[in-house]
Amino acid sequence: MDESPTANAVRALRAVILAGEQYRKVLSERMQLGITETQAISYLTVNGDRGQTDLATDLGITTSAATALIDRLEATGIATRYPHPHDRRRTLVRLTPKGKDVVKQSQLWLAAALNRIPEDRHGETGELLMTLAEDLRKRSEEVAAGGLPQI
Amino acid sequence: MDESPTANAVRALRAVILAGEQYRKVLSERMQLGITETQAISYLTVNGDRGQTDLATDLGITTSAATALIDRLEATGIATRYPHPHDRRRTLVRLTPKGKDVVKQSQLWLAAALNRIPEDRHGETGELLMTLAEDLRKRSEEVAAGGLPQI
DNA sequence: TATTGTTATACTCTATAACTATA
DNA sequence: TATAGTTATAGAGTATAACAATA
Repeated sequence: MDESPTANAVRALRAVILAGEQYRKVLSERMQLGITETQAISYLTVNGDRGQTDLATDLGITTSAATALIDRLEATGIATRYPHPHDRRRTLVRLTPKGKDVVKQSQLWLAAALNRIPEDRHGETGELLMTLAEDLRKRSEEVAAGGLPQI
Repeated sequence: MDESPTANAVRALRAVILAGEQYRKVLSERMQLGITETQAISYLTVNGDRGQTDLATDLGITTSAATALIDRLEATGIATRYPHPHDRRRTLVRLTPKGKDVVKQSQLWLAAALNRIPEDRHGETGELLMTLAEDLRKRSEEVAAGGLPQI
């Protein structure tokens, strides 16, 4: 088996992704919400208000699924639709205070995952993680777009 | 808004989790597999052969869902069941070469997410990520077990 | 013509509950 | 008695395809 530092880092990245997916499931169950609902909440938290198609594209679902998703989010008071100021085709989505409260409730949970990292290194850790997130996202978008015959 | 290094690191962690979930979707679609199938493949890659109940518990699904899941994995030649050597109630699950091939095909993809990190820092990066994965997993298990009234 | 979002229908996957076999 | 796994049934969420409204 390959034990190079890079191979080990990739294995650790696989573990992080799995742990993130487990976190998602437990959080969703605790909040009485579906997986995609809490993903949308996270997405809106990281990216701010967006249109339904943006949300659909970035969450990897169809626009029809997004319609049903936001119907559910409105029904539970997590988010609201509001019209785009200039483009009357578009509908933007915004978190309500109740939606932001879900974010707050997961804040300590995620912060606890950083416990063993000394606080004076949280700055560089954040930068590292954001770089990782951006590059993984870009690469996946490239693959989704049909590129990368040999991944 | 809180702009402390810890809050920024948590935001970055949210972005990593979302990027991991997007990676999962794109990989699954490309491999013509379901989300849970590729999660199981990742799980078996990180943890080695396991029983169905272990797999169910750690993926956050019921044992009946695990039965159906492994049925599908066997049907597509990704994994096989084999009996536990000492406990005749248990059935262990092992990746086939075809299953390991899925892992190989995602190796460069994930390694590309580490591109902007200098190679001589991959060692410490792997350690950091593994610590993060372990702590997030433990914390989620605690919450799932019913603890943490205020998350 | 292209894009944003909605609706109707069918399908996939999972949970629940009852069960068998083994420890 | 407790645990590992299976089966039958029902429900939740998504994709597909056709559509209306706006750019």
